[in-house]
Amino acid sequence: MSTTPLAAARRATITDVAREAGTGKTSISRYLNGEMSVLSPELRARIEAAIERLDYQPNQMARGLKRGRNRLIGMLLADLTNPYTVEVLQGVEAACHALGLMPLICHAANEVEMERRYLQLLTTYRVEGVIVNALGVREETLRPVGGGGIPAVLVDRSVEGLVADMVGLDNRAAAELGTRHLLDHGFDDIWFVVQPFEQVSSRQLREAAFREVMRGEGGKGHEGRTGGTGEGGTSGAKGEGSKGGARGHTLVLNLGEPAAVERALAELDRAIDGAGKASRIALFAANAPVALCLALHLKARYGADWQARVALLSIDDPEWAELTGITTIRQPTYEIGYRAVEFLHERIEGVQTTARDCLLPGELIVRASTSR
Amino acid sequence: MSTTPLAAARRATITDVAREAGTGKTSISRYLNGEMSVLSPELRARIEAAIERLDYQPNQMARGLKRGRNRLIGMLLADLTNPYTVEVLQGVEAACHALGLMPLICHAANEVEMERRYLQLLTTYRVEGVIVNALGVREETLRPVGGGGIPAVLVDRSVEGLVADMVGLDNRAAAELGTRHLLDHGFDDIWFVVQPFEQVSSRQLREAAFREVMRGEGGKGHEGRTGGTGEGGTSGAKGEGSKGGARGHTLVLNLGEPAAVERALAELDRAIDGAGKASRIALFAANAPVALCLALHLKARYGADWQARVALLSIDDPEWAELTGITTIRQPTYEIGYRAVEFLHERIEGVQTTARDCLLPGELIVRASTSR
DNA sequence: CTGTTAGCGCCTTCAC
DNA sequence: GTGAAGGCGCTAACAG
Repeated sequence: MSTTPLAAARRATITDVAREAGTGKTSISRYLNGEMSVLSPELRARIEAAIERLDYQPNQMARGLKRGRNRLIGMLLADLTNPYTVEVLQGVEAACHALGLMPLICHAANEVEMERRYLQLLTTYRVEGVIVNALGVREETLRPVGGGGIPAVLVDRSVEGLVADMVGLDNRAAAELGTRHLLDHGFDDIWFVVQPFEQVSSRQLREAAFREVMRGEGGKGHEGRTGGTGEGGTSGAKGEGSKGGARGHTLVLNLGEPAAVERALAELDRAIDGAGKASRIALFAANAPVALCLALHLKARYGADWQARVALLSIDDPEWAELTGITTIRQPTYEIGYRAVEFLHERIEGVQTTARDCLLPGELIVRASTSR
Repeated sequence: MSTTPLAAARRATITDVAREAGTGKTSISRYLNGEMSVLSPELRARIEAAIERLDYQPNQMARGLKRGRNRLIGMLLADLTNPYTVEVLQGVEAACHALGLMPLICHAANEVEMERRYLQLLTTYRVEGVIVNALGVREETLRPVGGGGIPAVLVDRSVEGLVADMVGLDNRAAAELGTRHLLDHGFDDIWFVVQPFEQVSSRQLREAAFREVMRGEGGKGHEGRTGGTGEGGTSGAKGEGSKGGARGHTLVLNLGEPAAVERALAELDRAIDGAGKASRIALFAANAPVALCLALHLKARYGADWQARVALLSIDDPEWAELTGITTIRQPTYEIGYRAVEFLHERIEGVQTTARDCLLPGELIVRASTSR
């Protein structure tokens, strides 16, 4: 089957076009850069024809090398497995397309070491900026980036002492919203379930806000940069709190470690089994992966009708939420991604501002699970 | 807040390093390319030090320009919304990482026109190859690519007359597996629900295989390149067939058009409502998006206990399948992505072969929905 | 072993 | 209006 036009036909270069059009490279370059006003209609026509004939397409890499900007931006993702990530990615994609940028996607699969390597790889490709949604974002890791290096914007995370924009959910408000909803609906035994949060600011904020509301301090303090509340972090740590008789617990679910998950879930089971008919238990999942883990476990343990036993509320609104009827707080994921790129773009274009935080509101979607 | 190390410190170049190390650019280049055997330990040490001191990182773009290969490959995706896509993407990511390639991800959001533009954009970045999972893959669209141009591998789709590798599910076998499973479990009224399939080979193959089994011709013919069965495609088209008393229907669900979906679902409802107590109805979703649409509708119409009314089987195994208990045929998505990159890599490295098709088997995961 | 010399494809002064 | 020359950061012959 040798239909193959043998010579992989080296793509035409600007020189080829110049020759074909009977002119110099300069004019071609001008044409490419839209400096039409400086070209005689006649020459312009010839160039147009030549380009057409040769199916010429300027080499972005070469242009980039010369101009010092290649329109590439890096996107570092911790976990493509999380629907949140994918949704954000869509916003990013759209914004890039609109702004003439091209994203280089890197998936670190929850490995901090890989994040580091990717970050440096991106650097190597001379991306003009990076959007980071990773776990291991430390000040030092990002130094080559956020600092004197290329501009960066953080998604759903902020890092102390780093000069970079950040955009994400208003975690404090979202967690308050959810907790209040549960309280208002008469739940008096609420478990906030979250992945290890020592390193991740957004998880810290959510957990802290939950605890505050439960403690009855639900003041609407504005979310500050980095929670810094970071509690020791015993696996399965359980902070107690109460508000008008309602009790609140924090349960850590380390999804990366099956054994730890097992233990945490066992603790939860005990609570559920032991709960008197008088108290209504609700689970508040800090994000979709946690919610899924909980739902699967509960279903396995209590059968298809598990929702009669416990209510489940989750931050994030995965596609199965509607199907299963759990209440959620939907993040404006698409917009988060879009805004992140816009921020980055501004910085790339040289707009100088101090680090900005863009906190977007979540939307409570009440479903059968908590309203019955 | 002017912590910013003012000069965005132009990154060091090979020239800088050469000067710093008191030598020529060539030696640096040699060092970078691992030609250690040709460098005196002494020089080598100096270079190492200089690189360290300047935090030098070679510019991939420049190398690419010179060598004619930049280790970039394009990945064109029709729909990031589909879990399948994301899973494949993970395999792709992993393989790229292993092979030293860097993927440029393009999301066409189900718009054929955008696919075309992205393809050409990728070309502009001089990617060394592309992996395509799109809708509008026509021979002509891909001409600049698959043909004399850069190598391409198709995912989950084959295009007639295009010289390109393809990797995906063994659709024929998968559809047969599913249909047989339903038949074996006593379902005698089976609806195969699929998105418009005139353009998409994989959907064609699945539908055709379903019909054949229903017709009793379930021969295990090997899947050929491109089904070409392409049936007219009336929206809501319904082909009848029967096998030992069991009836089979094909229902087209155009997810992009709410009105069409409405109509199709109404037809389905009629069938379900009208079904006598004697017949057992099963729905066979051609992929996860279709399955989700069906599940949501059924739940809305028949309540939480909808599964008592109809059985649902789906190709694809989305995260909510386990939770909801539907039977599925899981695709080896990760491997599909991984293999796709491997194929592409071989072609990039110049291995000449005729177009290969790599058909991977699906795995039937039986759950309550069809087994009770 | 090591350095010099040309470019890769394009853009950008700077003259004509 | 138009073109020639030089250089972006790096590699690949060629000499030494």
